[in-house]
Amino acid sequence: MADRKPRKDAARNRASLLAAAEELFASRARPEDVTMSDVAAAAGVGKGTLFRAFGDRTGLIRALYAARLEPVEEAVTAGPPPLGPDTPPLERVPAVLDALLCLKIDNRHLALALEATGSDSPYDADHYERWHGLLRDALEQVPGFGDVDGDGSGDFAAHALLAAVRADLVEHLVGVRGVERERLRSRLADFTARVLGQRSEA
Amino acid sequence: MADRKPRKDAARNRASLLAAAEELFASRARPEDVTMSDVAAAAGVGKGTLFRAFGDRTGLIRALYAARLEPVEEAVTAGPPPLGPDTPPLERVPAVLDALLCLKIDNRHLALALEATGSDSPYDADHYERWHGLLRDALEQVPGFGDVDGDGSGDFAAHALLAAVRADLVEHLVGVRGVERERLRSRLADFTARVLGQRSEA
DNA sequence: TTGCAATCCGGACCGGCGGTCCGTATCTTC
DNA sequence: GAAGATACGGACCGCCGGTCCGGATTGCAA
Repeated sequence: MADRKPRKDAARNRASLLAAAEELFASRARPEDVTMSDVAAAAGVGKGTLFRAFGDRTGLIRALYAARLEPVEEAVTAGPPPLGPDTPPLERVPAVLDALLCLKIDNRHLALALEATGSDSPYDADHYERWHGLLRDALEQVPGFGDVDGDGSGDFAAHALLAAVRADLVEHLVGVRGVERERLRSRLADFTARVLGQRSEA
Repeated sequence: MADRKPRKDAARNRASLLAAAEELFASRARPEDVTMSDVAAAAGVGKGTLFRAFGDRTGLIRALYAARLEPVEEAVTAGPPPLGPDTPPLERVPAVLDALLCLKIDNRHLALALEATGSDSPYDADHYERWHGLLRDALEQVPGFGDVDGDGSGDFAAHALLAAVRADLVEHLVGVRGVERERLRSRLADFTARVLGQRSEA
């Protein structure tokens, strides 16, 4: 927070690095095919600069992903329905999951790179905690999701629903098996509706 | 199949390697903390022997996991209900998922190591294909799972249900958050029942 | 403009990993 | 017991993420 303003060249290099990394992760098939040296070279910059700017590989990917995630988080925490906090749970849960799915589809290279960092599981990420808490709270307002004993079944259901939009699953369906975006959204909506106890509309 | 019988020392070394690897993956916190050299050293064997026996790291882990997976696959493909093929879908789907969950809980170190191979996503594993096909077929026999158009919603639901028992989620719940085995099984059963359209029994 | 200190650059360098290679030791067969 | 086939083992390789520090840039002050 109290950081001094960075030097102009530092800011410029940081931007080039982000752009180059974006490019590379999008073009190469698998995230691990993109090395740090590649990124530095593509940005026309030395490796030292890369690591000073982002700390380590995880930091780079997080910085990339955060830019894409932020608008969604904004819409969910302070936006209008159907994503914002003033939405009844039965509407909000599917809306949030759909938003996450779209995010993963549109940025599946980045999301895949983030989950494939190796060293830490996706469940250690701080934003996972937020999504899970949000869904759990919403689910437990739905009649039928037990909250009599310790941790209600909403807790696990939130985990399970989030697992359904994990990056590598999305990549497998969209990237490998060629499922179209809208079809996948529709399938997820069906599934979510089932979990919420609504009859299938077919 | 038509392989000649291996030499005696080869067989013995293979066994020591499997035992040593098992031990190491169980004792170290994260799978990537176990190096191939560690395994070879712990088995009292050279690295060359390790790689000749299993090809590469993935081969080693697959060999370990296959031994644990095989009884379950046997029970599902040719055993009695509630796992075997003579089980009505509404019973078989939760039974299979529960069996998978138990497998992941009891061998979460191995399952984690397998999913964390990095190079290939879990969705490329041949046994994933089998589990998914099994669940999809069972689900599509359940009234309400659409099969009128191309790929029914059972296809995605099968993916989503399998995602709920992924190794790193199980590890997060059991290993990190300390959820007890029976509680987790119960939560998964609740969730599965919901997906199958059954009312919650609470 | 000029001088100076703070900041940043960049690529040689490091430790460790998965995986290979081949001279040597061991097993099997006759 | 000898000879051929097979396996052993650890030095070795290429590569990757990450570090380091002498030298170049930049911002500030005079």
